[in-house]
Amino acid sequence: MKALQAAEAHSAGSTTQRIVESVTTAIVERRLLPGTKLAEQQIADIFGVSRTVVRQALNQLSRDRLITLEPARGAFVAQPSVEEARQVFEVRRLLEGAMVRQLAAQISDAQVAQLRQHLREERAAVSRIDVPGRTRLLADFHTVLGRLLGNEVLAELLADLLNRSSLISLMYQSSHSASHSQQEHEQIVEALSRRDTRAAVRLMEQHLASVERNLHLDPRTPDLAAVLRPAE
Amino acid sequence: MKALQAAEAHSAGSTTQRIVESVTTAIVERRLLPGTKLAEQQIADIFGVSRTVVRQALNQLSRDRLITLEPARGAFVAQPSVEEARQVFEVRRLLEGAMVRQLAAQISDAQVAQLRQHLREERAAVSRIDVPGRTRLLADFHTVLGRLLGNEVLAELLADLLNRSSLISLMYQSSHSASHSQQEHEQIVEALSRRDTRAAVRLMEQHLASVERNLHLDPRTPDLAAVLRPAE
DNA sequence: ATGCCGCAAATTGTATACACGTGCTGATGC
DNA sequence: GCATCAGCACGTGTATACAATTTGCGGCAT
Repeated sequence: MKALQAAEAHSAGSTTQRIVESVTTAIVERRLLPGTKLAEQQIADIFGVSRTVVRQALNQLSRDRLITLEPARGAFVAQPSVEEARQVFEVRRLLEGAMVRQLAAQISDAQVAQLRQHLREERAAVSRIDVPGRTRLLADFHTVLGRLLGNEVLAELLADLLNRSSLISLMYQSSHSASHSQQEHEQIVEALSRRDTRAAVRLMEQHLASVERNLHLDPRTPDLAAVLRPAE
Repeated sequence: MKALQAAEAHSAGSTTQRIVESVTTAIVERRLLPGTKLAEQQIADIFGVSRTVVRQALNQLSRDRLITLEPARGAFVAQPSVEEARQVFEVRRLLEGAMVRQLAAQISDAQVAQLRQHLREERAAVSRIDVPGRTRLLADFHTVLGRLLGNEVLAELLADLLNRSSLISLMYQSSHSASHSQQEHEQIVEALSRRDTRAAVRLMEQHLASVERNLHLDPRTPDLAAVLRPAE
């Protein structure tokens, strides 16, 4: 046991945290699909720990809304409802809109350069059709914006929302092209570099609205009540 | 949704959740001071459960930033740093500013009436010098605003920030008079009732800035308070 | 007398054992 | 043949037992 921990000592966090991160990335990278059952003993065996530790990790993931815990039934990769998806994107529009508004007023040239560097990486990933890489980079763009305000509380909040957004995007298979998103990122940075607050905020809100609009949020899973109508 | 209801029904009735709520209210009501150690066995005895359940509750509270878990040392009521306090208030300005901006554009007369009803309760609590009641109502004002957008994701996020703000307020003893806060609430609702977006946003941002400014965030205490743990 | 080392008590971290609830399966009856 | 219900297997929920770490106290040496 101790030897195993020592062997993986390069990872700074506790075992619990490692499990949380493993499951999180597995969900975001679509290796765990919504609805998949996460049996405690199974995960415990994989990581060579007891269920105690796994349960701690599952509780955290449940708090992050990446999984749902059904009493006496187990943990399942979350299946965010259409309503929840809309709400997450609404919060993102509010928060990231405000972020960009604040940022436009105080961004430094060095920070603009940092954003442009990120855009270069995005373009590279898009052009060489590196799907997992471009997905990550397109999400990281928003993370980078959050970090520019130097506000750790904000950054963590945003990270949670982005994780949930990833799950939503893969559940409601986005038809949004990566290059379109990438171009919108370019425009946002362009507006920021001009310190054009109005344009930056408008572009960010349009960008998020565009991402949401291209999800298939409409009627695929109709209301349960509609299905159970007394037509039997 | 079925899963959501099941999860909430479970958590609502579970002992774990009761412990979380008990500790949360105890902290917010200043019966547990920052730095106080929360021994697992002690809490377990009080609630008549095993440490297993208590640990789950403590983990959740840690995620809410109301307590900090020090490895192999235990759980302590959090002592948010000055930096964290500033960041929490900055996020609140961003989020609640955006909230009010959105709200001004879509608020209904019925919702305005609902806010005015809340203001009446605030005034009543202030006038009869009901300290715990007015504290709760002044915080609830922000909760009510969050709920008006009908966005559960937003409401939960905001609730977390408000809990953290409560802890911050009692740690950096606010000199802000309740009646002043209450009057600012009146002005915000007034602007909302006129659908005056500009004014509403400006007033909310000023209100939060005013609350923060009246905390004792500037000078000495942060390190000193951390070193001189009161209750030990 | 003082400072350092080491041991012991207490508390946390983890594993295991047991209790409870759920869902499946197979047998039984209509 | 199909529906129903009892029993069973599996997995979760909780408690308890054990290991590891911290901390304070006391003895010992300087």
